[in-house]
Amino acid sequence: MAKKEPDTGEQQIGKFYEEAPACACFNIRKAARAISQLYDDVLRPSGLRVTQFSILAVTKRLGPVTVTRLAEETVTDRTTLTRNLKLLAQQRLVRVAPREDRREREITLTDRGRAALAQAYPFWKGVQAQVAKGLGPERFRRLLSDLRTTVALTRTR
Amino acid sequence: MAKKEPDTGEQQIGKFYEEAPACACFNIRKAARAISQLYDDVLRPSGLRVTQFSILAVTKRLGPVTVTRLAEETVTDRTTLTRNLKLLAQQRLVRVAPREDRREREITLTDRGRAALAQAYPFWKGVQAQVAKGLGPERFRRLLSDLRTTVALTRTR
DNA sequence: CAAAAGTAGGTGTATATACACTTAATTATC
DNA sequence: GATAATTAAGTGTATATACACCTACTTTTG
Repeated sequence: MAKKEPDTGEQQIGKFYEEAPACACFNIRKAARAISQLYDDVLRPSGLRVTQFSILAVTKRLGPVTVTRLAEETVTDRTTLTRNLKLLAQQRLVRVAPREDRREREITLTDRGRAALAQAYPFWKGVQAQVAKGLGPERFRRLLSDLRTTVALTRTR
Repeated sequence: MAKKEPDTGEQQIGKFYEEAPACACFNIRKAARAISQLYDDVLRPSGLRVTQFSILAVTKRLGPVTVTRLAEETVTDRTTLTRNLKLLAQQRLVRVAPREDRREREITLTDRGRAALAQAYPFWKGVQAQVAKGLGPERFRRLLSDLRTTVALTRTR
């Protein structure tokens, strides 16, 4: 005869203590907080946050892009990007211009944006090297690869 | 005689196109966005977001905790937790009470909180299993391990 | 071609996040 | 034991994030 737990659904979550700390989402978010604090800290003298640095870098790599394309590339909601881009446009680091298809907006890196990126680059390179060294090159590559797989996993749905 | 680039610091960032996509911070954040969207989507019927689910779960695992302890455990700024906890307290999922040391606040899971956690658990378990299956058990464990190493790396500074 | 369907982007609102600074309480030091 | 140093937590402010909904424009379809 089984002893009844208080009626909070407790009986359904027997292995909770072992399972919950292995939550993929919690652990990726936790790592994102940890590493963002590190990168933001190192990038601070450059005046760019890592989010802004990343958006500028992706824009540089892709060339003029639409908001939707940037959103896909960064796996960010379009409306989030709208707000992030607004801040960068206010600082004149990017230019937002209409395109032939007038529903679309073309995001272009300005000279100021290129300069900001170049100025921030040594800081980024330093902290990136530090992390790569800390993890070791093999584990570092492995982590990036596994993260890519994780992202792909969530996209095919 | 080298051809000069326009003066935007371009010459300093020759390998930028290859390096930037490998940014540890960008990729972890990107994965965090991707997987958070998935978990939040699945958890939606439960009324809890993954952040809230996680805080409740950690509180359950640790028992009554102070804000600082929770902050350490989740690698979250204390002031962020203050705000996250406020929302949970408003819904009466946690109780925030003073302790002997009256600088401290003790966070306790309420019965409502325990019930909410139990109610959300099957949704969490489903999506967690889906991700574990998608990555494969070996890569899944490896990813969690590498994320732990990454977090540890940022803490020792 | 006109109406319907589809696509690109933005607003309102809410949560998540962290830094600089402040307040309140405890512990250490003379 | 009074003052200084330390510690725990919160506020003000700003950025990051996404969903529900909306507007404007283009493409499809009868």
